[in-house]
Amino acid sequence: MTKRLTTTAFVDHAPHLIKDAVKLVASYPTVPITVDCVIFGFEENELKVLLIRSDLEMYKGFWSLLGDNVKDNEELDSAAYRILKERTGMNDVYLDQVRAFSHPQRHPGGRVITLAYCSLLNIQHHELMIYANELHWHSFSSIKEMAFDHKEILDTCYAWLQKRIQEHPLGFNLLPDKFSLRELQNLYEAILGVSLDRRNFRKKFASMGLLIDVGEMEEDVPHRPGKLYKFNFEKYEKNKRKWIGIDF
Amino acid sequence: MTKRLTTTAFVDHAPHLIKDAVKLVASYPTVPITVDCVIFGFEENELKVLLIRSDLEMYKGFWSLLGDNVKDNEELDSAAYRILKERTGMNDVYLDQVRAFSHPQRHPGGRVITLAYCSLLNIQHHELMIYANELHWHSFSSIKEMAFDHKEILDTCYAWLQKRIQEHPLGFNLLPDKFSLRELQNLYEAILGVSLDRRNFRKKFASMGLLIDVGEMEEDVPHRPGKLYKFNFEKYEKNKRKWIGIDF
DNA sequence: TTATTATTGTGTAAGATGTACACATTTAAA
DNA sequence: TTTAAATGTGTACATCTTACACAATAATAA
Repeated sequence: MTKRLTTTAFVDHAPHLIKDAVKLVASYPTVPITVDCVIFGFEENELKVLLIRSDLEMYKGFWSLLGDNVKDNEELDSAAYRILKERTGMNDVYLDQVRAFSHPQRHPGGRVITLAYCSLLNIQHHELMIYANELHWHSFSSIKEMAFDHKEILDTCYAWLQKRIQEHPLGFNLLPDKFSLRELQNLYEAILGVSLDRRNFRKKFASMGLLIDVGEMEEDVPHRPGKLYKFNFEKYEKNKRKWIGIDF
Repeated sequence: MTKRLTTTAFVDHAPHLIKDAVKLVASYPTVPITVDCVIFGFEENELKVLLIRSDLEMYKGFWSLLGDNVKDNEELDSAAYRILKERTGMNDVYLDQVRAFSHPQRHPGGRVITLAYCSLLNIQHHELMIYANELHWHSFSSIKEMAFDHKEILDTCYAWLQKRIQEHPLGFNLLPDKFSLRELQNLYEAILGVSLDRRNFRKKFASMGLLIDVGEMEEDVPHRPGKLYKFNFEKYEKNKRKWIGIDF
């Protein structure tokens, strides 16, 4: 997907030149790098976030993002996917790098730079696979304090999500495969913190042509059941470039 | 501006707990970190980018972004500002973190993670202050190959800029203090790679209310001179939140 | 001095999109 | 059978976007 090292072919790899390069890099200070994942979910009409108890005694009682150090020669994206896989058992989830946090005192154990990643996942899919204790979904709005600078990271990722969801139809990653328009609207209202006109909301999504009517109805609702839809991932992938903004 | 370490006050700083934290961090692999700045300018109706000859013999002849390693306990943002200051003499320039590049083989000297920063600066202001040799403005569109993965970084920052400039009136950072609407339009056309309707373009900017008529006219143009404007930075800063998207 | 050229400055109509708003229909539950 | 609660739909209005043309101005060339 991303182009990599396209210039390598033109470069002289003579051993003494490599040695020079190695020497240069060896002169750089080094820093421990971590990845912290903000994992959003949606349940009971609330935006949730998956947190774990801090593993540091110092932050005993504080909640913390799911993070880990980046291994030797591990790409940041891979580290983020690895953490997700290890902690939730999930493989194919939406994941994006948000930004780096580098305040020298952000970790009490010394200088650590962390890369924040934002991930969206479907709680229904994932619920069964969590194995770790002390891993819990929290209502996003209830979180006031966290370990390290994780509250700042969380807030940054939330702002990122609010913006991102208005540019790309990401919400589907948080919903079951089949969902009603009401559920979809609840999701948008929860994330954006606004209330939307039902008719206009439906009209807008209808006009996007990304919803497939699966011909089924909601069940076990205490009122008239609504139609169920699934998201047209294929069509979205095809027309991605038209959905505002080149991905970078 | 950003909240930092808001939870620290609630945390137990007993020495043995700090020792634990230090021990934990000491167990993490460490990585050399660099910052690479993509510095855009605008001149002669072309988007330009400021590049330097690669300092690695291996990439002799290749152009490279302005980068440096991040010092001990230096914040990434500070490192980026330091590089800008050192290389261009400029202090108050627009600067934003774009993203991290972490391919294990991206640097021939071994594993180096770099943080890409994007910066916009006014070539007129800055021209006199460049002191380094081998530091040149290049037409963005003419750049085909670069050292390391810098072409990929450049392309990423360009895509980022294209998107960003449609959400925030960043273009002003690239123009002289006083500019004509034609110059402003040329800038947008150059960055977005489209041609825009002159009347609609003017109407749009007029309706934003961010332009101040300085009561002067262009000089030395071989045709009817246009009015000069300056950008209303104050008003923009005040209403920033309304300019699409919370900053994150 | 005049004519030519290039560019500025402006307005309007049509289309597209966003917003506000109301009523009949359907199901579950009382 | 009635009631309550939600679904499903359409229309008018306002706002934004797009397409498009002509007179005014200054520099230049004749």
